[in-house]
Amino acid sequence: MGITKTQIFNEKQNELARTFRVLANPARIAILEYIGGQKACICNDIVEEIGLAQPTISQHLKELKSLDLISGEIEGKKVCYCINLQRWEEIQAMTNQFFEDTKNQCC
Amino acid sequence: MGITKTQIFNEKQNELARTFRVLANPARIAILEYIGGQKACICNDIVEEIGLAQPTISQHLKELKSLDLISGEIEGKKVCYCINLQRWEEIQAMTNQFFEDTKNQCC
DNA sequence: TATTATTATCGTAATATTGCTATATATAAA
DNA sequence: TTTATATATAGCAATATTACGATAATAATA
Repeated sequence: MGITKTQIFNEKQNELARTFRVLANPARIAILEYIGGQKACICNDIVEEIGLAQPTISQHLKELKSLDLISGEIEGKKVCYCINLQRWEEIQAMTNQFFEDTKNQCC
Repeated sequence: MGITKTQIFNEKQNELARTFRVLANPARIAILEYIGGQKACICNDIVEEIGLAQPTISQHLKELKSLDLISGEIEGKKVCYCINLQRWEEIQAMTNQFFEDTKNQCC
């Protein structure tokens, strides 16, 4: 029919897929790299940096927030985005576990 | 316009995104887990195991092959799929490096 | 050679994603 | 209060993805 049949997979499989999907876009990779690369948290210099329209960046930030990968703090009329380090490491561990588990059982 | 603007991102960012995109589907996660979990490499028991139609599985296998994540060996009328361990570890290292790099520079 | 089993490909329908413009919202500054 | 700046949301067009049935291709077997 045309949509992923999430019902037939287990929670872990769906969670992994959802995580990878959020990361599966070069703009979001670039945004994460840029936010991570700043000493202080950064706001809408991202728009200047990346070269996509402001609403597009805003939408990507929303997706990253939906995974709790970043958090945005309102500072006056600006919003400062920051990698959510705890969640970041959680996701790093989860994906690495997937690679490790699948590899170890391999033929 | 409606498609990812790959031109404005660097090669590494596009490669990461492409890698994550191949992994961004629960059926493909399940297929990888299943192939990885077999002592001997396995073929079209995958169709039975996963519960999607044969052409759908075939299509997913093709995508996994496109990343060289698995390789299929023809054995008579069957094809036995196997995790490509070297490539697997390469991709594991690449994604882990991404998580590590971005984390370390974080505020 | 004809049949059967296994896998791949084609074509299509139903969504999902990406990125835009226009616009709304919210806050600071004049 | 008006204006300017920063961000978010709505709506839309162009494409991409997911899954299917039908069918082709390939190879073993009768």
